[in-house]
Amino acid sequence: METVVEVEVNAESKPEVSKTSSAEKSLKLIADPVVYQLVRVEGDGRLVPATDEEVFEVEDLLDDGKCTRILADTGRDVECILNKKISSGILQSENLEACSDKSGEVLDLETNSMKSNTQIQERVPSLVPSTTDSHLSGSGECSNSQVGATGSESLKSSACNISKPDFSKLKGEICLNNLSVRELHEIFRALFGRVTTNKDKQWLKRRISMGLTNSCDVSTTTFVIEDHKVVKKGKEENSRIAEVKHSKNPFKGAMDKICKGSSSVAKKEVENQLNCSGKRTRNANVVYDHDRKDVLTESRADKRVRKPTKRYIEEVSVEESRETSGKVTSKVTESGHCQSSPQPSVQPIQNIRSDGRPFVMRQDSLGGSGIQIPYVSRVRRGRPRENYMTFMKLQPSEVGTPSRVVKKAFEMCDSRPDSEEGNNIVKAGSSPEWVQQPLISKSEKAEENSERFTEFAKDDLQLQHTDPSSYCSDDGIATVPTATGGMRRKHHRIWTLNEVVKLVEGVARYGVGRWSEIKRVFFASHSHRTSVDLKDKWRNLLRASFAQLPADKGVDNSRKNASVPIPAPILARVRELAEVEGQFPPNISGVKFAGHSVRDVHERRSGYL
DNA sequence: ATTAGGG
DNA sequence: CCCTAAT
Repeated sequence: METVVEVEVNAESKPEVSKTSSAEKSLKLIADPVVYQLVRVEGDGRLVPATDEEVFEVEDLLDDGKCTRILADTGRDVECILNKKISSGILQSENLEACSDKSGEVLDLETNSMKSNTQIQERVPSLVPSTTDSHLSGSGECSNSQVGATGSESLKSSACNISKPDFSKLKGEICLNNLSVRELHEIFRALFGRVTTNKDKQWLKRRISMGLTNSCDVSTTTFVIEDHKVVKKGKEENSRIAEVKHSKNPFKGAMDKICKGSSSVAKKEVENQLNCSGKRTRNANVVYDHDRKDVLTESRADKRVRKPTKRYIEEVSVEESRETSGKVTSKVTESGHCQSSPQPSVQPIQNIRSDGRPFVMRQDSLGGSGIQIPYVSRVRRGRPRENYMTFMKLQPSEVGTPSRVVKKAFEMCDSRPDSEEGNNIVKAGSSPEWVQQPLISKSEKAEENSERFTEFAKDDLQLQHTDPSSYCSDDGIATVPTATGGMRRKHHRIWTLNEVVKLVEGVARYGVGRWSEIKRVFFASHSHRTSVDLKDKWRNLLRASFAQLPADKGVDNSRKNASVPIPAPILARVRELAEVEGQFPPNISGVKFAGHSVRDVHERRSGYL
């Protein structure tokens, strides 16, 4: 069964837009953002471009007056057409930033929908999630009846991005956390029948999770799927059973409610659901706004959920220790109940919008000609270092192009104040002291380590003035992006042993996290090394120090190829400090073997200490 | 601006 | 090292 429905496409792809001036353009985009085009909907839900005959056919249909309000309200349009002519079909509608904020109201929609939904609801096979919003967000304002006005050429581009959902691909246990982006993409496609280009894992997981559970509750990332149904959600006792395939049908979701609107029970249900899934209770306007926001900020929509910082945890835990623990659990269950409503027919609005479109838009605007957005590289961000500034005064012409010469020059300037930064590394690596550093029992470890550590530090200080000349002789490889191969190496500056020592000392004195303090005191002469750098370095040190522990081998000797082996005493000190600070080795038991060697190698290769 | 954490 | 979110 083939049908014809309308599809909106963004006007950005229309030539007339590009002809206008930029000012007009923006105006135009606002005023005339949506164009409808015709596509044929195959029985299986696929969209194919409509032929000219079909376009005319629909136009005739419209001219007949059988369906008068084609573009005034997306939701109604579909229903209208469907009612007259179509036995099955889907509407792929994408009203991007356009359709102003004036939307029809739910009640309006309800009455209009009542007429025709009966025939449709059982037949529409689609899983395409973006349909529902067109129902709920019918906009009476963005009407420009251009049915068939734009050729079917541009249509193809939009249609070819829609693929058939194949839920049968999803089987067995799915643990979203363990999946790669690519795998997530596949699931996404299987689930929504669309290809997404979003690489944000979190976002993908969330979408998929929402799609699978049919709820906003995305706390779970492991699912067991059997026979097209999610039968189990991981790590939750009350595994909710969500019927996926049918309940996901947006038509059914919206229509059911509307259709049965006469039943007071059903009405109530709808209200509850609306209330539950977000402050949109009264009219579609709210829904639309919410939804639109979701579109525009889509990729950023799900901001990375950061786990609380150590300090935060400490503070909170201190507070919470005095409180009753019951409170927390009750809170959780309460909110959890609301978020994941048990009604399987609810299609959360947030879920409706998806990311297929922005991608298409971008493609269209670029004409698919492979034009790349110019990449602006920042060789250095933020305030230039002081020494660099002084150098700039002398060589103003070089400002825009931080060539190697420039870089080298300011690094020489730079090296003067901290002449101790010589490559004492070399000597450090050969010093017998660390090589024979024994592993000592914990009881005497602290004292011993401290002693050795300071000893080392002294040694390091002595080395400071030995050879100041060979400073970072060939560093400054801040290569810029190449048009073909991307970036080479960024401005890396290897950490000298001395710097490491300073850092460790700083941590010892000020504690972990006081990076700015440490920087101020211990790295005053080092114009580079931001507090962030210190933090990063400490993290690496920490890792290194604990990574070495279980290995129990000949400490630093084993890595000869390593750029700068960190002497055992330092690592021991790091470990010691870490324990004092309550820092624990990452993955203490998790990845023991593979993780250790692999990561360690990788670290070395990266050039970080 | 600082800090934390992920990449 | 880079980036970003959060404070």
